[in-house]
Amino acid sequence: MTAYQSYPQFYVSVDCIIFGFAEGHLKVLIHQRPYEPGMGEQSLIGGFVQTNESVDSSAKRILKEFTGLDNVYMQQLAAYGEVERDPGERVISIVYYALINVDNYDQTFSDLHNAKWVDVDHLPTLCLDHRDMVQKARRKLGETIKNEPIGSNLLPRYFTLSLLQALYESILGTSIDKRNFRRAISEKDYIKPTGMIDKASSRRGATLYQFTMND
Amino acid sequence: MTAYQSYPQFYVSVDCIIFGFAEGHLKVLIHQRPYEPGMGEQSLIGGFVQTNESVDSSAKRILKEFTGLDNVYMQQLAAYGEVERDPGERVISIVYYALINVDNYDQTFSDLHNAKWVDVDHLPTLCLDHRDMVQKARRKLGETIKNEPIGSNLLPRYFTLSLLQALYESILGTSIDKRNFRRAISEKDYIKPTGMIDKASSRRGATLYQFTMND
DNA sequence: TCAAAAAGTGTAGCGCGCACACTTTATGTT
DNA sequence: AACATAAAGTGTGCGCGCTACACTTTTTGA
Repeated sequence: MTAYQSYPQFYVSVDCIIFGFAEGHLKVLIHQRPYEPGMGEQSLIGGFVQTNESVDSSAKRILKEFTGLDNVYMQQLAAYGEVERDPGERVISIVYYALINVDNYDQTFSDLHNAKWVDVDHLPTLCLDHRDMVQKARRKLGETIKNEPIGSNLLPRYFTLSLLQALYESILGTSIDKRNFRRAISEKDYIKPTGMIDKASSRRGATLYQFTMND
Repeated sequence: MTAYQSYPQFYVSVDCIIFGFAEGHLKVLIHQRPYEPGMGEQSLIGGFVQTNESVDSSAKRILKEFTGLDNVYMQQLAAYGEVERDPGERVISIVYYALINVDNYDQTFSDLHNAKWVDVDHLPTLCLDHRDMVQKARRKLGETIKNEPIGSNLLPRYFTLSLLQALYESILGTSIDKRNFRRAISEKDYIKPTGMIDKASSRRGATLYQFTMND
């Protein structure tokens, strides 16, 4: 027997900021909160930690329930532990963010969970402290993408440099000079041109690139 | 009534990596774990979250219990949530690190809690996943000190540049060129020379500096 | 007076981030 | 057929920060 029994216990939830990139903008998947209090309000994807799973696995499980996706890039962001953060009961939330390729996202899940993609720059009112969480996650994502090849998680397998630049601009919230951007990318050893040309997105056609970390 | 009651609850602990700087090295305060399982093993300073306090306040309370100190620089590091991380019962731990000036640390607390300072570069075996926590905290501390004037929390009010450099070297785990270091510091607007000379630490005597963020 | 120990001080090269504008190529319209 | 449009693609130069590098000054204790 342990000496822990004199201590209180808490509901522990996981909230996921699921980022996607669509229509040239960074988006977040939200849905309508399915329980009281605040039922029907806009909410991040979340759920409660179960006894038989680690907090990390809990995050993965919840992500899978809401997107059908496995093997997703996920990072822990922070724990939120204010006493009154949830007006119902005391809930401590551990927050993760995930990057998914929206092309892999099966839209039937949207209907199932009343989920939708919203632009990070035009967030609707979110319940509890969820807005805070999104902004913190977006900041961290911005720091990370400068050094690590995480763009591969948000983009299709083949992409033009214009699309890649739009992704960076949307994450960082700044505009980037095209020449500087292209030079910087050409110096990365994990992004390489394929021989292919994309004719759909422009008249002239643009070279398609791909991430090549695991080649 | 909320719909949460069907979900499990968990013990939530706080572990604190309390950093101090003494004898030219970055140190961590540890003590002997006061409860089973693993009673008597070396452990970070920790405790359990109470119902009436936020997780942040819990960390502050625990820090105060073990050091007597208030108003300390503290940052949340991460949540640790593996199912079997604690061999006793399921405990989810939220980890903070704190920076204190060891001169302000009342040594009577050491005796009270069997606490002692250990060198971060020569950690003894720690219980559970505490070693991991320390290393993660040290990495984050290193990133932070490059840009922010957090050294003020670890140093006495007045200090020589040699001491400051030793602090940076110990946190970063590298040696730094003296001239480069001094130039970099002189460009910071939050560290300024006082007119005073310290005669204790060297024959020649060295200018004493201070942090001046709030002047 | 001499050895030791720490304080203090300047320069030059390199890579990185950033500013900046025109040409090329294909298509759709008139 | 030619012309307008739209996006792709392409180099140079500057300033800043990071790094490498060695000797002089000052004081004290032996």
